Amino acid sequence: MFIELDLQSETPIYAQLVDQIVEGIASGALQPGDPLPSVRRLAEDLGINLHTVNKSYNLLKQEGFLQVHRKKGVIVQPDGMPGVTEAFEEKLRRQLRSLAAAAAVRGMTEEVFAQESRSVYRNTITNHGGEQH
Amino acid sequence: MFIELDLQSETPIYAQLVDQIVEGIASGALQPGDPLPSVRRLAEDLGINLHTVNKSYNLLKQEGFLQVHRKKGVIVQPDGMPGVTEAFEEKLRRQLRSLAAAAAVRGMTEEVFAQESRSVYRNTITNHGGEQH
DNA sequence: ATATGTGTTATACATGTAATATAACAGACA
DNA sequence: TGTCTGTTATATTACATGTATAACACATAT
Repeated sequence: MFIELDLQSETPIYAQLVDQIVEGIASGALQPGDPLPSVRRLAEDLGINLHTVNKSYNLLKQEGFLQVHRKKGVIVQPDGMPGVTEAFEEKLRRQLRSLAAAAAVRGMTEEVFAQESRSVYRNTITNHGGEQH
Repeated sequence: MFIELDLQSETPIYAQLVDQIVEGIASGALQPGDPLPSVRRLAEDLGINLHTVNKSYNLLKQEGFLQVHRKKGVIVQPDGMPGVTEAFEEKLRRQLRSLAAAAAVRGMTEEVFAQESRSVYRNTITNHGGEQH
């Protein structure tokens, strides 16, 4: 599994899990329809509790990134990912505003900030070695 | 005062305060050397507790955005803001990665994401009406 | 000197979140 | 019949958040 947790981090475990699964989908390491480990399996692999994994899966299900099949278990959304909703736009802008302000105060120019965003996006999409076809 | 808090928000009050003060500096509404209200005064104005304001001030002081003078009280850093440190770069990239991945999964292109970042930066810098010289 | 206003520190309390630990349930399946 | 699935319930521990009082040291103005 490509998931690595930092138990010392200030960001909650369940949030790290959510982030890394989304990044896995974005990078292509996780394809639509791909199965995910069961909550018990993944919890044991990562050395964390069943409920922590379940919380992450539920958040991703609620966002429309995952589906829960009684047969197939938990799989990556096969029927098309949710689009850029108004709610997402607002959340995106709110978080970007906080980052942009801190960057601007520290003297980072608009060009550098925009380029940094573009660069991070590209690195996220780019396969980070480890997916198999 | 230009600060507006959302007590229903999931983001802590002290974090909202930190964000809005940084945005105030970025926009120019708060200039280097400008005084900030005392912890007791601002707390009363906002209808929150003294310690919540103090926590925000301390975080900003620790980052180098504010100074505490025994005479002048709390003022906006007059001796040059901290630059783009390695620690800030890491934090910036880590947060951008999370946003970029979610945006990519939802179908937002690299161009749109970069443009969105640029746009938000510009709006942050632009004076939002309300500062006085 | 006295009173007032600074930031700062200490203590305590209430509330909510995060994470863990067991346990049980209903549905699918071999 | 077991076994594995997601799901739910309950309890506990630890920590973060926010509030409430109180006090301290320092500066300033009356």
